[in-house]
Amino acid sequence: MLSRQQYEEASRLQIFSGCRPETIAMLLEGAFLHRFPERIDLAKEAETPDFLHVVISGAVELYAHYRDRETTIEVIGPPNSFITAAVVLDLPNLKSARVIEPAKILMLPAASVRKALNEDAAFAARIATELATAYRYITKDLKNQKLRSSLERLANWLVRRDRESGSRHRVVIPFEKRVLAAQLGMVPENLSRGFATLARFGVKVKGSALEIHDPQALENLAKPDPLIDDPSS
Amino acid sequence: MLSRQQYEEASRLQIFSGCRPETIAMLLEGAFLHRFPERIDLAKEAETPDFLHVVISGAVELYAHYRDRETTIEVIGPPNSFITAAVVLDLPNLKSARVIEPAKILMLPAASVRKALNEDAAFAARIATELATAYRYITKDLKNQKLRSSLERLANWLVRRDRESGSRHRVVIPFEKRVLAAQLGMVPENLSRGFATLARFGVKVKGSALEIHDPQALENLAKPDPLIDDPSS
DNA sequence: CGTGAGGTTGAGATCCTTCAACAGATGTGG
DNA sequence: CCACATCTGTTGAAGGATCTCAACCTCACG
Repeated sequence: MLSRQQYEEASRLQIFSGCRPETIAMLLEGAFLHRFPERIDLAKEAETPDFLHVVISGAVELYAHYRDRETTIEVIGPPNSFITAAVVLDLPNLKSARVIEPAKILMLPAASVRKALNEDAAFAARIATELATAYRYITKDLKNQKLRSSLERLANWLVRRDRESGSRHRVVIPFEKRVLAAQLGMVPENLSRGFATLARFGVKVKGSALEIHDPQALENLAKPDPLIDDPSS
Repeated sequence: MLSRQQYEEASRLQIFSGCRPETIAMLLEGAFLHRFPERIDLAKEAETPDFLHVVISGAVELYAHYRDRETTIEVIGPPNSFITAAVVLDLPNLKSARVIEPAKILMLPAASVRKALNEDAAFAARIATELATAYRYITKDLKNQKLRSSLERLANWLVRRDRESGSRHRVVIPFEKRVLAAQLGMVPENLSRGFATLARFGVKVKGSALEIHDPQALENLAKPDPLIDDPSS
């Protein structure tokens, strides 16, 4: 149940661009637009989702369990959606989702999403591109995991973050280091040691603020590859 | 350029189910249906694809490079398509594809696929479910990689293969062991050692034929999890 | 029979994790 | 304002997992 203002805001989202007004109206019919504080769980592994979640602002961590182990699969920011695949296929979530940076989330009823998918080609095409992007994102992550050592992953994370924030050689870790460690597929202790090793390549660490004093040395170590690290490709 | 018979055969594929006849006609207009022998490369990393490939029979290995390393991302069989995400987004391939089991492949022109996506909701929905399935598949693989040891991955591969082939406790590796090793994210030597260790759990190896003499012991070791190992979820 | 490719085995190095202790920052209640 | 608890992150030592390198083995094939 959205207010008129919320409805206006929501309908301008990328995910609706090109869609028929009726489609948008149907999708927003039983929708919610909420702000969530940190640490709130928005979805749980193994449960079948009732809503497609679209991140308007903030950040959401997707993580998964096996036995007593846990790992982060990805961190989602605006304007991306999550648990999209589970909603499309009407199958249980493969991962849980928790807010790691206060977030505004648009929740679209799963049944409406599946209905719209078969009625509005533009919406279906948007969902397809959304899924294609997510697929490529996770493919890069899998390549990152299988083809690089943890130090290489860390170095490349740094290079990429720096590039994304204007190459001013000052990078801030936007969440807890443990989350970064899990995302990079290592244990927190190992992340510390990784940073310690990077000191030899001109990287200074002060809390969550990182300084790159020898960009060339770091790049030489990282050897970034567009087919793993370019966010746009 | 398909013969009448090939056209008939192709149009019955799952990927076209529910689509308008005009859509199917447009997609098959500049399509090819070919058989390819082993070792042929069907797509190359970093190139932008001209065709969407649908596997009718046989098997295709998707692999990727970084520096001098190579790894297998997945092995695709019928009736799945591959490099779908790159075609939808008109971006370079993140992986290469090679035939590892003589294959019959339907190739649909990429431009036609993108056109159909925006014109036929049923086709767009099919592509969306295709992508959603691929996304979940690779998500499971990433969980497998990040949450399990190589022995656990091997044990679970065995359990799953056995289940898929009728639980008769005789499993055949359908391709070279090196491919299996790469797929499981380990080096060939380590796969050998893995099998050697599994002997203690009642697994006998004769070439590419495997026998499971103590299914319970193997399951206890593997501890399969539906959210990683169930092909259907 | 040689030869070569795929697979196995062993020894050593490297990477990564575990466990334990400790440091620093933050918050709470007295 | 201080004593204490708690949480995050760091460091060290030890063990385990995985990889590298090299030798060897097996089998299909000319």
